[in-house]
Amino acid sequence: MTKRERQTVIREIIATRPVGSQEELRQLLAERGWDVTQSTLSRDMRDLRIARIPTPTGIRYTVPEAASSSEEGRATLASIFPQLFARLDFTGNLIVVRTVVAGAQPIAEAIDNEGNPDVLGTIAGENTILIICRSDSARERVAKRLLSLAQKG
Amino acid sequence: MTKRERQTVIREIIATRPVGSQEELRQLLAERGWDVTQSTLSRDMRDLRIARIPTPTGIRYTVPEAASSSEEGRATLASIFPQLFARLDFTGNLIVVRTVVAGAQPIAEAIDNEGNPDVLGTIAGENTILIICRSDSARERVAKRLLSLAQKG
DNA sequence: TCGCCGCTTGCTTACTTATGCATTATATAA
DNA sequence: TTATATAATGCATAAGTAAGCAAGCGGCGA
Repeated sequence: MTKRERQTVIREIIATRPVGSQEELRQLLAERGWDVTQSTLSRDMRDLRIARIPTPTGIRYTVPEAASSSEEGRATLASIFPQLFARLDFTGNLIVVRTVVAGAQPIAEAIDNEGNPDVLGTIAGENTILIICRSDSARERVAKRLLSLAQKG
Repeated sequence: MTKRERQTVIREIIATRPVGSQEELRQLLAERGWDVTQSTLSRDMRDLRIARIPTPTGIRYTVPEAASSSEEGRATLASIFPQLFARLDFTGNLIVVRTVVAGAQPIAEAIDNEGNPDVLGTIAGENTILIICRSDSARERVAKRLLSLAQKG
């Protein structure tokens, strides 16, 4: 139950569904077992640079699209993964990574660029990446590494 | 001195320099001859979809890049699937759904939004969706459901 | 073990933004 | 012009967010 884990969950929630206030977010977190106050969420959202956008139909929050907008050349996986990552799951030799909106392409590209022999290839959609690994054990190594990277944001 | 002109000025100011609050913006406008209240600015910023981003060094506003991403409300899977579905096939824990042209993205998004634990994730192309399921039996359930939905059109 | 330090959090309150309602300006039609 | 409708705005206040402060916690060296 660390701060970092909580912030990852926050990013995922906000990337996934409309949230209209920090109080609403607080309740969504509470449903998942995270019990914190609005104060803490205010600070989390500052840390995550989560934008608050007013629209005709109400307030919306959004996770920053690409942390990459300011960088030139290739981003390393380590540098962008924590910012764009939402969650991860796997089955057999496949890993499915969920990312924030528009986050799949850059992450997939960064993974490809690593040339990791455990990874046969990646397929990226809008906010989902399928990683095909060489074997189940390869998948285990890759997933472990990604999860640890995710925590370093 | 129309509302539209004022909003244009607001966009320019915010694009040009850091503004930390609507009150600060009000003063900047006043210097240029626009005398309005914070209420009006709140409404202007809603109209312009100006985002408020908290950072470690204070609040900042930013104007939306391209005002393209304005999707309101989301379609349920049941409501759109019958219209967009073409055919379906599967192997192991994977499902491949073929859709009408441009139908893949919205369906994939609707599937994602359901949060079905049987579904690890989806990857959508132009008219094809790959659905990665948690297991073969999960795949069975998901495919059956989709096929039944398809019949209801 | 004790005391210090840094990090995180809740409490409380200051600050900021959004909005219901009433009023005023602007447009439209006869 | 006058009547009528629509949009824009201000006022007052509700709703929402941020921040100072102190308490709680864990690590670390004396």
